[in-house]
Order: sequence, then C-alpha cells, then structure tokens
Amino acid sequence: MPDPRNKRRAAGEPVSLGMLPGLVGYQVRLAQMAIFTDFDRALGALELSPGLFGLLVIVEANPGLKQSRLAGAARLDRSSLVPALNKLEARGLVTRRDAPGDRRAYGLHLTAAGVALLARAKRAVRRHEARLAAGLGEGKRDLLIALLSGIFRDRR
Amino acid sequence: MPDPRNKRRAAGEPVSLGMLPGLVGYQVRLAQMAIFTDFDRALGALELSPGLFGLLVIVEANPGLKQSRLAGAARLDRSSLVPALNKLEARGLVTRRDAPGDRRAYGLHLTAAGVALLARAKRAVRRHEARLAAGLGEGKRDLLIALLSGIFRDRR
DNA sequence: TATTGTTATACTCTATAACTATA
DNA sequence: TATAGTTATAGAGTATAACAATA
Repeated sequence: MPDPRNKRRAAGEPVSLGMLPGLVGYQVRLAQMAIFTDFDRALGALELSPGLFGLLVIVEANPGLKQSRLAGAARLDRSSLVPALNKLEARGLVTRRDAPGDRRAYGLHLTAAGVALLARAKRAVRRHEARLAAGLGEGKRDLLIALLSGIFRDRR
Repeated sequence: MPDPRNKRRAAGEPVSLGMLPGLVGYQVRLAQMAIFTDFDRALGALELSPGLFGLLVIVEANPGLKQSRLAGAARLDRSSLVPALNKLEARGLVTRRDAPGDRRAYGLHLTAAGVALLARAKRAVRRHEARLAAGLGEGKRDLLIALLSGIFRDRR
C-alpha cells in the first residue's frame, strides 16, 4: 500500500497569486483543468478522454474520413493521430477501411460497438455539460461559448 | 534541412465537427490552445511558458515562500515543482534560501535578474492579454473572466 | 508521527523528421 | 513531385511512491 505521507497538504495563510487571477489565460487554464476533472468523472468508466471522444464524434459525423483530414479537424499532426487511432481500433471502436480510389489512404468508420459506446458517451457528456452550465447560471452558457469562440478567431 | 514534405496540408470540403462546437469544454480547449500559442509568441524570446511565468509571479508576491506552499498555489504536486524550480534556479532567476526556523525547508526568492526578467515578462503578458481582449470586444474581458471563474467553483 | 524536499520512475500527449507506398 | 500513413525519437509536463533529514 502507498505511503500515506504523500497525500498530506500544507495549510496556512493564503498565498497571493498576484496578477494571475486577472488574466484570461490563467482563468482559461483553471477552467480547463476543472472541466477535464469533471469530464473524467463523467466518462472515466467508458475510458474516453476528451481527445478520444472528439475523434469518435468527428468520425461518426464524417463516415469514410481519411486520417489526414481527421488530424486537421482535431488539430493534431497526422503522426500524433496514429497512436490515438491505434487505441480506438484495438478497442474495436473504429475501423480503418480501404478508401475507394486511393490505395494509400484509409477511410475511417465507427464499428457498431463504436456507435454504441459513443451514444453512451454523448449522454454522459451532456450531463457533464449540464452540470457545468448549472454552475454558470441560466443562459450564460451560450454567452460563454460565444465569448470563447471569439478568442483569436480562425476557430469554429 | 528538414524534408519539406512534412508541412503540407490536405484541403477539401469542410469536415463536420458534430456536437463539439456547442460544448463549453471543447471551446475552452480551443481557446487555451490559441492563447498558449499567442503567449508563446509574446514571451518566447524570454523563454517563459505560462507555467514558469506563473511561478515567478507567485514567488514575487510571496517572498520566502516554501516549495510546498508554492506547489499548492500553482496546483502542482510538490515533486512536479522540483524540475521547474531547478530550471529557474539554474537560470539565476530564483534562489532557494534557508527558511528561518525550519532546516528542512527552503524560502524562495527572486534574484535581481528574476525581478528584471519578470518585469519584462509582465509587460509582454499585458500586451498579449490586450490583444486577446481586443478580439473579444470592449468590456467583455471582465465578463469572460467572471464566467470562467464561475466554472466548478473552488478556484480564485 | 508528520512534514519538506528530493529522487526514481512512468505515463500522456504531442511534435519533428524521415521512410514507404502510392498518386 | 506530392500525398497518405507510419515509424523512431524526443520533449514537455505531470503524477505516484518511496526516501533522508528534520520537526
């Protein structure tokens, strides 16, 4: 069993964070950490990270998509996509099928198991997002999304 | 020189992102990536990541701070703080001085060089944040910060 | 007994550069 | 020549568990 001395926390007077809490970048980072933690709580049992979930969603929405195009949509280098896709394929959620008319490429598809798992994951994500929205207050969710998508443009 | 074949991009019809753009978590992640990229552009010459910058800010605001307390404030495990602090100390920006009255602990301080570099970094961060705010529109910066800090509480 | 800092170690995620097979 | 996928490799960044020194 682990040594219980590793989990202790030092308390005491508060530590000043200086200018950090006033920075958008800092608050976005904290929000991301908190969201990631709750996402994990919501989907941990399905063994899906936000990244893998996103890949499944995109493949479902674009049957037969080629890897390069998926990498672009997910903002990954195509080499970074390979291990993620290997994982999903090894779990029987995604298949690399031959792309018609191009023997270099694969067309990606969800398997039946992939469709089923994704359906469960989507429901969990919606619950997670609802919790998140509840903390924000009525109607502020769309506002937050609008503000975020206005940061440094070029995003969707 | 690198093989120029690695930088090419596939274009074509747009790839659908399904439900992703409507998720707060997705938009936060994109915003974070965009912010990180611009932060790097703004502070890259100073060789400071958002994480290292944050550590310097906190140490400056709390002279003599102990490592455990800094780790807590930066939301890092104390073991994760060690390599970051080693880096800052090796660059002559931070010193581990003896903590008065506790021979186990160090008190952290910025060096003169650390103070000077941080001053430059703060100006760069303010410019970076101003660019960010400009994209949002007048007055929306505070609103965004308020919304973000309302996500899953417990943050400051 | 508990805390402070450190180490050894490992894991996730991502990228760069180069390779292969096709086009 | 250019593109699709893969590999080898490396680098951040972080955590867990254990340890010595000290409280």
